Amino acid sequence: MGRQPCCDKLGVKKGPWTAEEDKKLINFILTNGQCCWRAVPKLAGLRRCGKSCRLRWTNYLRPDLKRGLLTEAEEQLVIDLHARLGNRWSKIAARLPGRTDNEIKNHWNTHIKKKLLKMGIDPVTHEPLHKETKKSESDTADNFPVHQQELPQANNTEVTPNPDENSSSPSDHNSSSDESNLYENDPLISCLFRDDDPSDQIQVPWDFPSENFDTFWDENCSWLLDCQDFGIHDFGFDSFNDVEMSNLMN
DNA sequence: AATATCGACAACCGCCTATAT
DNA sequence: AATATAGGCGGTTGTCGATAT
Repeated sequence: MGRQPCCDKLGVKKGPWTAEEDKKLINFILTNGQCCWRAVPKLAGLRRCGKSCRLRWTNYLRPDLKRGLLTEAEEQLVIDLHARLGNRWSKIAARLPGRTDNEIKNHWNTHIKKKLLKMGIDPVTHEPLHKETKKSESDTADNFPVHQQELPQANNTEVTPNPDENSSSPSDHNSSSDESNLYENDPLISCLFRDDDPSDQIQVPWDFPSENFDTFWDENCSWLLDCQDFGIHDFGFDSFNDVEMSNLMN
């Protein structure tokens, strides 16, 4: 049984989103909330795949997104987490509020990788490059990075890490069942695998003026239609969190 | 000025798991 | 239990602006 396409490919628009499409998507989600992405394009009047809508929203339009380059601190955290988790960008992103997995993945591939190479560090293993040849001979057990080897107990105990654990292969990203055990002694990692997703604690009020959206848009964001490819922060939504939004809603 | 190349990042694709029927 | 579907993930590709030739 082959998996069916997520949407009818015919007549589905691809490529960069226009400001007009963004507006439609924002308007729809503010009015109806996030549910059933498959139905979103039709209901929102978009000739897009539901998946594409979800991606656009989560990676670009969500009001809690930060924009701009990662800070030094964020970058260091990404490096540290990558050393422990491999290419599990969603897990990494979960620890960086306002950042998306896609953004971090891109930043890794375009900036951090090069930075590490320049510093003589292998971006995959996080080992010094000159040790690589020697290491590759003896390194059967899974390319565990130096960070993990240095971790107390959790990763050096009898608990043999799953070889896939750090393989950054596509198949590993859902192998979470034993992860909490594996890392239970590492506070940083263990919290990543808690059931209570930390991002839940960062509840961003999605309090947009759903009822008066058109007015709101016209007054605040209509200039956007002259532009393209700006995030919602560029739209001026930043200020519409707590206080201002509750005022607008009341 | 025109063209080629490169870098950054937005978007897509295909696979996976979870869930509903 | 089998099948269908939605949503999520990571890898890859496409697009576009900047820079070099």
